[in-house]
Amino acid sequence: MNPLIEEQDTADGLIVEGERLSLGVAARLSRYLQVLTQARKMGRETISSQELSEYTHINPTQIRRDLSGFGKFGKRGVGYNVDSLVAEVRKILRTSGQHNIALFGAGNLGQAIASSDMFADHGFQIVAMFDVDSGVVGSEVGDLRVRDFSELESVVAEQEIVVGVLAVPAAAAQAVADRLVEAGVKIIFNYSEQLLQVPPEVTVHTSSPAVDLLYALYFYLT
Amino acid sequence: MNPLIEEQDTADGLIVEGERLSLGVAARLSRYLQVLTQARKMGRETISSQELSEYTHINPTQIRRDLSGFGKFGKRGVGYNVDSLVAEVRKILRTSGQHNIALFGAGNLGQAIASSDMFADHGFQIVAMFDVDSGVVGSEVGDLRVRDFSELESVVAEQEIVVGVLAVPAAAAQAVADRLVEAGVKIIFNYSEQLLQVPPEVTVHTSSPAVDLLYALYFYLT
DNA sequence: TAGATTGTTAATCGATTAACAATC
DNA sequence: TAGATTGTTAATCGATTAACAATC
Repeated sequence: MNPLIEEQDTADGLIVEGERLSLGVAARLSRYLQVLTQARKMGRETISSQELSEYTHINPTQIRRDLSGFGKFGKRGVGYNVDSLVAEVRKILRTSGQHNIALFGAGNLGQAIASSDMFADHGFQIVAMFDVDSGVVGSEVGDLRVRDFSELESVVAEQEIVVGVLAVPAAAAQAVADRLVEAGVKIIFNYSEQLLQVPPEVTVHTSSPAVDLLYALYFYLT
Repeated sequence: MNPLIEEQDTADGLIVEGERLSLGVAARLSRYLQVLTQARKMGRETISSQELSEYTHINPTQIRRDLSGFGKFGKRGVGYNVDSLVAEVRKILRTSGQHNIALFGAGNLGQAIASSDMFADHGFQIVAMFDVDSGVVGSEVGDLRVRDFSELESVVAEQEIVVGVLAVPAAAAQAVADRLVEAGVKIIFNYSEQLLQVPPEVTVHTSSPAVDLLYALYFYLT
């Protein structure tokens, strides 16, 4: 059985459309995409599994294995074509399309996120930005006008928001999350330290740079 | 053999001081610590493996397994004492001490990082902040005076900086990384999208929120 | 051709899970 | 006591790695 998918595969070893990737494979493919996207920006035409390994800290054999489960994307002696591999991995992850996200909090962090290419590079468009501070509501951050929280429900519905990004103080995060859940948003990206309570059908991802640092430090100290 | 460590264990199943944790265990322990730290802030006295699982998305059996490899920290029918578990996990990760970090870039992102408790909560103290913009150098952000890049080498040496955090534009990131490497810093935390080239003894962690989002979206779409 | 790198196998190791006795 | 939750076992599954033929 092909270990890359949860159910069966075809006789020739390629993945059937419609099968779900395992958690590990989806996570790794996402990381390959991050490096590939940036490599493309830098004008790279090909990249080897060895180079992908250096940037992702994932074993090069596993990278080749992950990719070869979906087709023969590489060229022996050369590596993988960056452009076509980006397209292939996006196809596998089904994230070729555009998805709209709403950003909460127009402070330093919110402004930093709004002005970054980070999300846009991966097909996520920030289409609305919110704040509670009446001194900030109405002002412009990049191309976006800062909206009042009262517009949350209508914007989520009209713009088909699939992800809410929280760049608000910890004390405000749960209240925003509650309203997002109520409005039907299923993915919340939490930049605050607050532990969020949400129903089981909603996914919360809490950003934790200090945790990553702890982990790096452990291997530095030992 | 105890699977939590790379070499041997004692006859009673407890981990020998001096053994190195496997990558997976160290990563998971770091995540428990994130949740525990925040739970403590919220005044929680105990927490169950079930609750830790909800916040970390790690299976509760595995959490109990990870912890029980180092001692019997829990109380049956009750859960784990938050305070003492924080202390135990920190001891295991050997990150009980304080570590000094330097922050590069005093823009929106740099200011957001400088004013966050995120690093301080885990024993990382931001002791210096740098920028190239002469209009910003000399100004105060929180308790920190923004320094000129020319002070980099002397500050790293005098303050015993172990981690450099890059909140600079992608175009400037490699140059800062080069100087940090030259100055002897072994851990670089990269908030830019730039793929950094460093010698093998230096660890780069690139923050990738959009990648995490891709991953969450995949499971939402399928 | 010579060098490099993929695609793939086979073996091992660690992660995951269900289940449940122990016990608070 | 009754309910809850840990600590632990045993079985399975997926990840990891080395090695190397295929081939660009």
